[in-house]
Formats: sequence, C-alpha cells, structure tokens
Amino acid sequence: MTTRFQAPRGTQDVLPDMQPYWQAVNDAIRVVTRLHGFRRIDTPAFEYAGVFEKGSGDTTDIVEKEMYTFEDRGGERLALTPEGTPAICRAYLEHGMASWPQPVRLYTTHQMFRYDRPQKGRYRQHTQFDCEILGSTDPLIDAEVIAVLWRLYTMLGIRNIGVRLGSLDDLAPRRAYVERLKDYYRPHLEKLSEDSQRRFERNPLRLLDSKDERDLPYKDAAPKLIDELSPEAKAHHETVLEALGASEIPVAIDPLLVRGLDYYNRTVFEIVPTDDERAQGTIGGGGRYDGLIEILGGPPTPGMGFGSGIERVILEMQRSGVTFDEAAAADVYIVHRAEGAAAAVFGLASKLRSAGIPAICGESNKSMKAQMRGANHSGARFAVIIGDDEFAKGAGMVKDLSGEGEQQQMGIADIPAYLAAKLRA
RNA sequence: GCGGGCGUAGCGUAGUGGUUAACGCGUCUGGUUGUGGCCCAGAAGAUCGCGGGUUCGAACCCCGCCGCUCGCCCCA
Repeated sequence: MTTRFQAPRGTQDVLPDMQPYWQAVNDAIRVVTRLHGFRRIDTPAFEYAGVFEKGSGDTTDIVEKEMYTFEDRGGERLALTPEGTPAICRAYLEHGMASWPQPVRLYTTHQMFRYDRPQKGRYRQHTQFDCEILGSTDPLIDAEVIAVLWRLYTMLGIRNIGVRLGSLDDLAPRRAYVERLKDYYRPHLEKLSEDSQRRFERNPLRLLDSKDERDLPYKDAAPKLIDELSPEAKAHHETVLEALGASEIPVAIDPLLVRGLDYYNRTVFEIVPTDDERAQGTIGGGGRYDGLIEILGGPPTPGMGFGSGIERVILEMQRSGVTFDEAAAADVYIVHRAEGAAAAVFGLASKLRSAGIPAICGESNKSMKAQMRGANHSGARFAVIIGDDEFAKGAGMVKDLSGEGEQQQMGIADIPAYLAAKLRA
C-alpha cells in the first residue's frame, strides 16, 4: 500500500450534500420521541465487553464474530458498542432508574460498530436510533414502540414499507418448542444444508429461515412457534396486533421471524420495504426482552425496544424520492476591492451576523468579478459591494441578486438594519 | 467468513495492447476602464485503485492486495 489514506473499510464520510437527510431524520426523531414521551439518554461509545457478552448473548454473531473488542492500557476488556439495548439497560441499573416512575421511556442515537463484511446499507460503523421502554409488560407498550418507528418513517416520507410481526413466546415454552422442532428435523439432518446443520445445534429457530433449496422441502411441514404459543403469549400477541390495527399500521404476521439476539421474548418485529428484495432491507427492528435486565444482574424488569439504522433509513428516503433544496450558504455576500477597507468589511460582516444574518466576505485578493461569482454560488440574496469609490464615502453598494440586480448605495453603518428589514420581508 | 461483478481527473463516462489518455458537468482565470447568473475563450486537474508479472510496448492480458457492490451468513 502507498501512503494514500482512505476512510477505513466499512466507514464513510457524511458530506455536506447528505447532511439535509441527517438533519431531517434527527429533527423527526426529536418530534416523534416527544410525541411519545421519550427522554434522551446518551451512553458511551464503548462499554465493558461483558455488557454485551452477557447481555446480547455470547453465542450471537454480533458478539462472537463482529464485536470490536480490545484491551486498554489498564488491562480492561472493552468493546465498541455493537448494539444499543444492553448499554441502555446497564445505565438503567447503574442509575437506579427502577426508582423513577415506571415505565421509563428512553431514546438515543448512537454509533454502532460491527466488524462485518460491508455492503450497501451495511457498515462497520453505523448510526442507530434506539428506543427502549423499561418496566412494563403491557402489550400496548409493544404496539407503541412499533408505532414510534412507523410514525418516524411516515413523517420522513418513506413509502412502501410494512411491519413484520412475530412472537417468540416466553423462555420456557420456547425451549419446549425448540425441542419439538429439533425432533422434527433430526431424522432429516443428513439431507440439510451445511448452514442448517450448524443451525440445528447453534440456533434451531433459524432452520425455518433458510433459503437453501435443500432445506425448503422441510420448512412447510415444520411446527411453527406462532401456532403453538402459550396462552399468555398468544393473548399478548393478539393485543399487539389489534392495537396496531387501530393505528392503521399495516402488519404482516411473520411466523418465521427470528431476531439475531438471544434476549428477545414474545413480540419481535421488523420494518422492511415491501417493494425491494434486497438482503439489507430491514430498516428497523426490535422486540421485547423481559429477561435482559436480570441477565445483567438486576431485578426482573421487562423491556421493549428497537434499533433503526439511520443510514438505511436515508437510503429508503432516497428510494422514496425524498429530496432537499440546496440551502444558501449565506444571505449576504460582501464583495470588496478597496484599499484599506479590510477592517471595515470584517466589521460589517460581524454586525450582520450579530443581527442574525448569515454573511460571507469575498476574498480580498480576488477580482470583483471572481467575488461576484462567489456571491452567486453562495446563494446569497444580497451582495454588498465596497470598492474604492464607496469606501471613500464610508458607503457600500447593496445589490439585490435575486432579480435583475438593482443596487443602491448607502452608508455602511445603515446596511445591517436595511438588510435585516429586507430579509425579513 | 464464503461465492460473483466492478474500480479511468471532484462527479458521470469514452477509450480493450502501440506516439503527449478523450468528452460532459464541476472548479479556476479572463472576455480592457470596479459587479454575479447566460454565452465565449483559456487553464488547472489522472502516477488509468495499489503492487508485481507477461510483452519490444499495457488503462487494456495474468496474479496478489485494497476498496466498492450483489448474493450467502448475519444484521440496522
């Protein structure tokens, strides 16, 4: 390799042109979370590795092969945050949020790090919008969390998406189901794909998720968890479904929906494009995790939340045709070519800015034509031109750039008030 | 981690073995005496992703690496 630097694999620069999308997303997040009574929390970029090893599950791919784990100079094992939920639960415990009015509604936007092979919509560093509601088992909480995300996407102009909803039941009945599922698959094990043979041991629920042709014949007849839910989980699931219906959110039951994290129980969901079959289509997903806080050493505390990748959300916005007008860099551009005027020019710009008017000064060493071009490119509505003639009189020429270019001369001291009035009109 | 496709100026492309790598957009400068947008002219800008090999000669063929991308795994 030469010494030419580039952004590390799987990372990206967010250039000015893309910032309006990020602005829009962050603005909408603020609005939506406010509508649902969430409060913001920010957690560190890294945690003790154990938070995720115990919280996310140390056999999950995220922890086992994707986590950026490192030892610091003091010998502590740390990990760059690969997902938000365990970190927020850790904070819930650490700050005694059990003593706050329950349930506690928290949201954040956080950088996530996963060592994964990059693709479109899949990066080693990405940003996630995370919402968590801790301390309630109410199925309406599940529906609300889903509704938050739906409202966000709708607000951002994303079309052609749908909710996929599933239920993983509670831990004990799910274990019993997994045994039944393994009993069903065991006689056919030899004929399954290599992936599925591995899944049989590691993560049997994923057997039903396989796309391999060799596995397809066995999928249909396999017992489905959603058909065998415990009465409590079944009632819970149905309430969630009805509540979403009442919110006019399109939901498809996905009997095979499995999430990649160990801690989920009962409700799991994803929001996916309905008109695009890409592999990284999921723009947001989450579920209920009533056992997680206990795993992290706290008292039994139910939880429900989601993560949504903002990079993917933006890709969906673009796919839905959302665009933004280019914002002007300034309202006023000061063109100057006068001997000894530097201080006066800089002072005028300062006065304009103090009056809340974005202003840019042309470069002293450039011709008037070049500076005027700069004024044009800046998108400024007015140019203030200060040449030798004007400066000698303590004046400036104020030129309206929007139309034919009418201009009038006035004292430099009068310019801020004049422009403030003009720009307000 | 596995398999496929791609990689030419800031961006989009042309060029598929033979002199100083082309075009559009963009950028910069100019079109006389101090003024933008349109037009015109000129300029800058590319070690053809990087390294090695084949050849008299490679952007073009071969290999390795890097990056992007599609699928798998998995996930946001």
